[in-house]
Amino acid sequence: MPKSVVPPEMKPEVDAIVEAIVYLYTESRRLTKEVASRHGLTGPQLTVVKMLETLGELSLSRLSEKIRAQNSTVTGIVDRMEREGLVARARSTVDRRVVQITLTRRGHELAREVKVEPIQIFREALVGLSRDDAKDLLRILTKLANRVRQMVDDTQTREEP
Amino acid sequence: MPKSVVPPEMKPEVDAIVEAIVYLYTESRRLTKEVASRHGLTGPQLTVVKMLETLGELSLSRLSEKIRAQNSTVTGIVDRMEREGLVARARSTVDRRVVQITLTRRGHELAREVKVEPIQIFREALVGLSRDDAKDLLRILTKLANRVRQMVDDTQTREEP
DNA sequence: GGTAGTTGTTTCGCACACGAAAGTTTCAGC
DNA sequence: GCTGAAACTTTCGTGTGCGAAACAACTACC
Repeated sequence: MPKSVVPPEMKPEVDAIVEAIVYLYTESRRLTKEVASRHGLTGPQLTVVKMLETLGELSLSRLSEKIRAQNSTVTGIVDRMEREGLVARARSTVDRRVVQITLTRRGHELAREVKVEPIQIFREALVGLSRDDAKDLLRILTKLANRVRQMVDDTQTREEP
Repeated sequence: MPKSVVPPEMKPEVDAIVEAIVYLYTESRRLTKEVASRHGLTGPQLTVVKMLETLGELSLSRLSEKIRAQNSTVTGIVDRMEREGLVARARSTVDRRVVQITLTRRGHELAREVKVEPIQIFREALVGLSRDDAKDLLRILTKLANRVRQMVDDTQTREEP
C-alpha cells in the first residue's frame, strides 16, 4: 500500500484549510441553533421545519437523507416535535411500512415565522467574494470533495473482504 | 438594517459550496470515528489521545479549546477515558483550581499504535490539487471565514443591549 | 485581611447522533 | 399461497455536546 507523502512545506497550508472548513461548519451549526432558540426550537428541529415547508410531506427515510442523519436519530427528533404538536406522523396507505411526516398547522405557522434560513449568512458572505473567487472556490472544493470520495471508496472496497 | 440580497443566479453555486463544506466536514468526522473504533476508542477520545501525545500535559480548559468543545463536554470525555485507564487527572500544585490531564502508559501505547491521523486523507487529497489551486483555496476560504466572523461579531454587538 | 468578582472545573438536564437488534410490511421467486 | 430476503421504522444502549448552576480557588481592590 503505497502512501503518498505530504510535502512538509505544505503542511501549514493544509492545516489552515482544514481549520477554515471546521470553523465554517461549526459556525453554521451555532447560528442555526441560535436562530432556532428564538422560536423555542432546537437546531435540527428548525432544519426539519424548513425542509418540510419546502418539500412538503416526506417519509422518515427521505427526511433522514435530506438532513444527513440516521433514521434512528430522526425518529427521536420527530418524536419530540410530535409531542410539541409541530409535525404529525401518518402511515402511508400505499406502503404501510412507510411513515409520512407532515407539518401541522402550528408547524406551518412557525415555518412562516422564521424567515431567515441560517444558511443565509453564508450566502451573504459568499456574495462578498468576487464572482471569480466564488467560481474558483466551488471548482476547487468540488475537486477536493470528489478526491476524498474516491479515496473513501477505495478504502472501503479494499476492506470489504 | 440593510440586508444584502443574494443574486438568484448564484444560488445554486452557493448551495453547492455549502454542500461541499458539509460533506468534507462530516466525512472527516466519520473517518476519525472509523479509525478510532479499530482501537477501541471513540472519535473524540482519539482526538484527545493524539492531542496529548503532541502537546503533552494540558489543563482541562486548554484541552477544551484545542478540541473545540465546552468544558462540560470534555469533563465527560475525560471521565470515560480515565475509567479506561488512558489518561490521568492531577491537580496543579501551582494553581489548585487547575486540573492537568496526562496520558498514562497505556494511553501512550495507544497513541503510538494509531499512526495515521484521520486528517491525513485530506492532506493527501489536497496534495492532489495543483499548488495554485491549494493556494487559491486557502486564500478564498480564509477570506470567507473572516467575512463570516465579521458578520457574527456585528450581530452579537448589535444584540447585546 | 476581608470581600467581591474572576477563573477553572464539575454537575445536571436535555437533545442529538449512531449502530445493532427487533419488529412490521412488502416483494420475489418458486 | 409460502417462504425467505429486502425495505422501513423503532427501540435500546452509549457517547457526545451544550448551557446553567453549583462549587472551589484565586486575585483585586480597598
